[in-house]
Amino acid sequence: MQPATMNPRTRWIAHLDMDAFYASVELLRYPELAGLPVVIGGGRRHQPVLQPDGSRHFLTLRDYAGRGVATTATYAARDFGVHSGMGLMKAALRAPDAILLPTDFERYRHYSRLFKAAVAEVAPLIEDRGIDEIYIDLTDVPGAQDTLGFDPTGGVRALAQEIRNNVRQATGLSCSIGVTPNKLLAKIASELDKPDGLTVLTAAEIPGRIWPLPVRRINGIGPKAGAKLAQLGLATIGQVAACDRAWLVEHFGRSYGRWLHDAARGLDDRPVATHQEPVSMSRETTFERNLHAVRDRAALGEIFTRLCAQVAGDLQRKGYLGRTIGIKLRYDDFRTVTRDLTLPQPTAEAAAIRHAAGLCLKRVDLARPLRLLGVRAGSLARGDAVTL
DNA sequence: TCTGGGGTCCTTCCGCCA
DNA sequence: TCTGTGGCGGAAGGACCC
Repeated sequence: MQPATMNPRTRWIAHLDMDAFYASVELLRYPELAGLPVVIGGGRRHQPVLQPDGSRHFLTLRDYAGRGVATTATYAARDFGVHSGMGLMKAALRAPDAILLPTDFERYRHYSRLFKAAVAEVAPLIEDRGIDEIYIDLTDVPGAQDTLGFDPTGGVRALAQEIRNNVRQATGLSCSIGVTPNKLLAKIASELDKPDGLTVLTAAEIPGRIWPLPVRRINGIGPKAGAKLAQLGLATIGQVAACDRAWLVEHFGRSYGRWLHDAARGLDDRPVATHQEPVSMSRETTFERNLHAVRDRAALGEIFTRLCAQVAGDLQRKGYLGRTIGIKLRYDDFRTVTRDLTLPQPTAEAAAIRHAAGLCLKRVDLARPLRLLGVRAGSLARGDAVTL
């Protein structure tokens, strides 16, 4: 605790989001595609083909047939209405001439490590939020609380700018950063000036900058909650903030209602978590064509065994044992069902996982055609912490 | 021509047990 | 012994996120 005479320090949390990350990494490798509509996604086929004259031939969305979705699109492709998550066949209707590149996660993970290391040189308190974004606690980084001229946020702004410079120097890539008193606001702020932007927001600026935004900008309000809020006549974050807490609880339940009320008013005290233990590990695959349990028994059996082996491999590589083994399947009508089973002893053995998953499989309807099969291990424990 | 893959967290229901 | 209550683990599904 600080003496009462000292100014309490302001909590400064940054959210850093790499701009169109996968697409930007691909542009580093294929600079001739700069400015063009490019979509990343689909399987491992559609690799660029090196021509006899040394140039590369890229496939376009027009050439694609399959069940893949767009993982990322360049800003030029987004102008055609192509978004991540969109089916590639649908994307092809909107932008048939857009270049299609396969995903290369090895490469993205490499650049992910590079940018995170570059950030850590300036500020070590980092929370991983996946391959292309992080939260950073800047509160106690030297300089963060400094006033520059008449700007009380000048110090933290300079720090964020230094982080951006470091990231660009280390990777050649741009990012967008939001700096605010908490994670919830930082996440919203990082999108306010994207791409290649920096936004610093104080609590006093919430009504002016946050409240006019649509409710869906809040991380945690998805399609369902957004539609329900719209139905109740609530379109902006400010309108939710003005709602009676009890009324929100009435409509959304105790937990979510309270969270909505706090979130809309910009309240969030979650810490920046520098380490998180995994809860589950899973592998799943969507088949190129629907498979039938009887007609395609052999093919399904092979895929099933492979998924179990992959989960076992993941567990072993990362040093975990799973006690709850589960399966997931998706029918041709996109209905998804799961079954799981908790074992007396945790395991990372492919055969044990395969056996337990097989028992789960016996408990589902296998009459309908299947489009997806998955295997999961949950209730994880560290392998070295468990006596075998 | 529908809609990937890898996750987390929450809710609900159920059986078991104190 | 009967009934209620509450905690807890397990199971299933759903919302949401990157």
